[in-house]
Amino acid sequence: MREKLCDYYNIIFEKELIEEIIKFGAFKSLKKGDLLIDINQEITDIPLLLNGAIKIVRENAQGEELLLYFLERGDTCAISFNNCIRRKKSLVRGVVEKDCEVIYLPISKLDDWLSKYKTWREFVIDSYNIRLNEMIEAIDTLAFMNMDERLYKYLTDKVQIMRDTTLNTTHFQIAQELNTSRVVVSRLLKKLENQGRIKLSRNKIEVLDF
DNA sequence: ACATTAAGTGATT
DNA sequence: AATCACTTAATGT
Repeated sequence: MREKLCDYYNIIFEKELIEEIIKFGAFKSLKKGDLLIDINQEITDIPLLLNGAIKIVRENAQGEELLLYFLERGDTCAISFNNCIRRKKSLVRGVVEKDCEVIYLPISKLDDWLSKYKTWREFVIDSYNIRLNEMIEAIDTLAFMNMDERLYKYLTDKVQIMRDTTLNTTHFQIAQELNTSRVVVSRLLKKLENQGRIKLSRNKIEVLDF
């Protein structure tokens, strides 16, 4: 656990804080598809992401989804941070997109550390800022981009997150995350394939141009 | 061989 | 860009 934590966080956290995280944190491995947090669920823990990726999704009354953004190493959900301390319910759903290793931090410590460690304070503030920027980007995408642009952005973003140019997913799943219909996704993907930017097969999309 | 699920497509709104 | 209705293709049993 120490190695995995230091692998990335030793450059941003002071030594004493690292020690506390190791002492009070609970290490856990998560598999693709695991549900971290659901909408309206009370947030009980804050996971610190060591690797892998988590997708954050919003849902409407009909149960239709919309992908907001991904969390990666070095991220923690800043939204959940406040909710956690104030005992509020989650506004979003978090699902493991790529197998993860995380350290769960106890709520009681989060508060202590704020006053105790400068690096923790900075980390939390930065996290808020990063989340805000991601939200703005999500809004921009939604408001200013056409479906074909959104789809292409989705594909390239996912390639980045997965660190793999071959995506194992169905047109239907993509449609759900973009909150559109499968038929539309299939058509636009076909168009991208004809442009030579991707290659399609069943349950698989190869992104050639990214 | 058959059923099930994924993907492709024309026509219409 | 969404929806309908239908076809074709891939895959599991």
